[in-house]
Amino acid sequence: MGIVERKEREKEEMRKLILEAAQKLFLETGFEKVSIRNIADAIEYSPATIYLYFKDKNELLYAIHNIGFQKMIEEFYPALSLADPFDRLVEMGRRYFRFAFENPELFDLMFIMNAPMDALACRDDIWDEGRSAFGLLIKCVQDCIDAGVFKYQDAEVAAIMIWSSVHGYTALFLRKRLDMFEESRRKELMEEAFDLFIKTIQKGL
Amino acid sequence: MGIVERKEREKEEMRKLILEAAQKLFLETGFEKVSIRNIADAIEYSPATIYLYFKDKNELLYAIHNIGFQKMIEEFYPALSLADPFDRLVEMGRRYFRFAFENPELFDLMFIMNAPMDALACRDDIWDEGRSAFGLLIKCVQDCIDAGVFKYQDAEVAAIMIWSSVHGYTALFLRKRLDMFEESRRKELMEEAFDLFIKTIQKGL
DNA sequence: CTTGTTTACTAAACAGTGTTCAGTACATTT
DNA sequence: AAATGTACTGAACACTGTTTAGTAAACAAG
Repeated sequence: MGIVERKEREKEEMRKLILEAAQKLFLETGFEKVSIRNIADAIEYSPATIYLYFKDKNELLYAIHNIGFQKMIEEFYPALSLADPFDRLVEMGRRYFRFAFENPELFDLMFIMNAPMDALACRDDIWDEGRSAFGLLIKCVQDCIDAGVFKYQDAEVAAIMIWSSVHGYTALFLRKRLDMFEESRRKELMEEAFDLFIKTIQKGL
Repeated sequence: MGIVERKEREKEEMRKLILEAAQKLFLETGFEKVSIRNIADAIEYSPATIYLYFKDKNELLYAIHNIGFQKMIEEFYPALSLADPFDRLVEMGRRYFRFAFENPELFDLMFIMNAPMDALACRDDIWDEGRSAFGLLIKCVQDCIDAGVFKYQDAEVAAIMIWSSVHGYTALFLRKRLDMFEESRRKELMEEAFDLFIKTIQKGL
């Protein structure tokens, strides 16, 4: 029965075709400005076809959000091989930053936009991608605790605190709430604030 | 010439009428789901009329964003009268939180959504509301430095760090990125993480 | 009081959006 | 060769933000 296998393969390829066209359009034009019709035009199919492969636009965005997590975790890996656990943590923070600046649209989808979470909610599923990425952070924080870098013992709570902080800079920056500082000083200021955070948790956590 | 004055008064009242109807609809239905036509219906005018008082939807959202800042700064004031500067800082953080939880749609508009910043950008204006709210925080941090609570001397950088952190929790929570924790533990976990942050900067900053 | 002008407003249209569904043409099975 | 199943689409539905031409009332000047 090679025929059903071929069909499944074709179906998978079509999903990929849609996803790649969508991703390309989204990343170069921004998520808000790309419509289902644009994507359909790009792959030379009718808009209705897309709905044979994705329940709605949120599902499509959720699928791209997943690609984003794959990419982010890939970029985290080199950091995880550093010897010192605290260096590891700092490098993860820097990479979170860098990922956001280099892939602002993807980051937005992964951590700011409502759409992908709405897709999750209406299937009442769990956010596995977020969980596994957060898992990397927790492990790293636990290593810091075990190595005696941090006195505080609850790795999960500490991880939330660290994530929130790093995410805060990023979200404020991407959503233009730091534009009240002159453009020249902006990045420098963020660097300084991040360094300050690092030094503060090194001393105080 | 009382006639032009009356006309100006009427114009101002119409703006208010639109703004209040819009605000009411937005806060009870969410910003994404309210259209210009909905607002027009609510005040029993044609949609086109709204465009005589606001350039576009972004300007309308920006105006409501301003109301939000008035409200937030009002809620900050009691915190500013606390005697101890560090208590002041902590209380401001708690009130930032509380404001976000009690007015999620307003908070979204003020610190997460793109629309109001787009309105600002296309008039190339400065985000005065943000600046003045941030000013309160800087002053508070400066007081902590002067009182010897913090060793670190740059109030602006420290303020950015603190804002980012508090904002991080809030943004992740509001955009449902903390839903991977069980609902029962969620708020408790956030409280703990915030307390940890407070203790950490108290020791390490 | 009658002009002319300004103002406030709206109906209707434009160009777009996400989404659904009946219908078609082709592939596969019987 | 006929019947079934699948992949796809044209066209529509009910919206969206926004613009424009036109109307009716308010006002100012003669």
